[in-house]
Amino acid sequence: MSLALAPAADLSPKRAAILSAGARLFMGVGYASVSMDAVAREAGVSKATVYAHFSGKDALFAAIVGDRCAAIAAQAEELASHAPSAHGALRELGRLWMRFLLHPDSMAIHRTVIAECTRFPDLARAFYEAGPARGRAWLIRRMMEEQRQGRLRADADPAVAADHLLGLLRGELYLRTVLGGPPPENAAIDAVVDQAVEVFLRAYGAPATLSAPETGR
Amino acid sequence: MSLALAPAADLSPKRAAILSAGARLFMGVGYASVSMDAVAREAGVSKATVYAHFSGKDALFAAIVGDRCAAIAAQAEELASHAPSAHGALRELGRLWMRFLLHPDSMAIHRTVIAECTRFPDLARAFYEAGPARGRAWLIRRMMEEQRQGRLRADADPAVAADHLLGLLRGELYLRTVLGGPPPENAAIDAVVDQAVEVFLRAYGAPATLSAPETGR
DNA sequence: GTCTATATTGAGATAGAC
DNA sequence: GTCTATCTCAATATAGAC
Repeated sequence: MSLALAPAADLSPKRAAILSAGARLFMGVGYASVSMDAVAREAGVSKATVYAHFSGKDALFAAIVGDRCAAIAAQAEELASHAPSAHGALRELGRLWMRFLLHPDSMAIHRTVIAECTRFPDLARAFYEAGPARGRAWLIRRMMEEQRQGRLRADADPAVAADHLLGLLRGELYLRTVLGGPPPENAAIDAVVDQAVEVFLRAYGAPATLSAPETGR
Repeated sequence: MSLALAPAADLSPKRAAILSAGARLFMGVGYASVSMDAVAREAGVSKATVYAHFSGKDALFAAIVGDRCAAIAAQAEELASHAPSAHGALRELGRLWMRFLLHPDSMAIHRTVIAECTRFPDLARAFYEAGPARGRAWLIRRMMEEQRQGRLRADADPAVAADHLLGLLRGELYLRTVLGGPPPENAAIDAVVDQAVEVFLRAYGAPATLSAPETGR
């Protein structure tokens, strides 16, 4: 499996080529800077062919982002299925997630959606639902499971705990990267994840190996 | 004091008008969608006047973002000077910071810089230095101070602690907002901040009221 | 569906008078 | 410095042949 977001290769090959070329260009330099000429050239087809498949630039962009959202959703599922169930393996999960999030492909679509979210609000919502919201929902279920097994404080709101874990994971690294910083090395990611998980467990781990929750206050 | 980022009103009034109009437009609909015609119209001057003050669209954009960065830096200083020194008032600090971060004006420049960070990498760096990096540096100093006073775990890296507090504060609310979600109500911000600070203190607060740090492990 | 060639609009930038 | 009027070029989108 590759972390790269593979576009759907079905349907007409020309259509797929257009989608793929458009994705490369849009994610690379943004929506407005890409001309339909460039898309056609990059896809190796004529401009008229592009317009035969997509009614205009907007529609092409929407189709591309939709395509990427589907790919992201698939990735999220895959990531979830790989997640180990052992408690200490929260680190493993965090590493997978952060590698995925900080991958240049993810960052590119992330930036593009943010850039166009005022002009294409529906797209931004679709992206949020397909990506972050899905991962978050999965993590919340996971937190509830951890709680049932007594490995997580019983008095914690699972949704809040999930948000906090994600916030700790993202931290400064995410902000620097989304603002155009260099793609972080895996080692840097791992270090950040380790610190984040350690702190998360300090705050959210069950107070003792016994399952009795803290009653003090 | 207003949370809005006021542009510099000095120098020639026309220049100020151009900067102000450009800021409104660029932050509103993005860099590429704004024409120099529109800037001139919005500013109430002729296009030639715009070109008399700025060598081109790029230079105008850079000047505007630079202006906003200065305003943000000033805001950061102001925010720091208002920060209470008492320990329990971390919440107050978090609220101020999050209100500032999630303010539509901040969000607008945030999105614009992210959108253009591949085309204007220097601008993105300047923004990061003027905004997030400055706040982060201030918070790190603050963490060291807290440590010296025994209110923060002695074994914590102040920089990591600062990043974690910021990550907890941003959480899901920031992500949703930067992706075009509705500007959060103050009450929602406050609730998120309270939870974040509570968790931060659970993980980073000194283990006891005594100043003796944990020696275990 | 696909191509070549073209229509049409609107962008950034400038010349020259005041 | 400021304006009006204009130049130039590239972009989106389409017409019509195959």
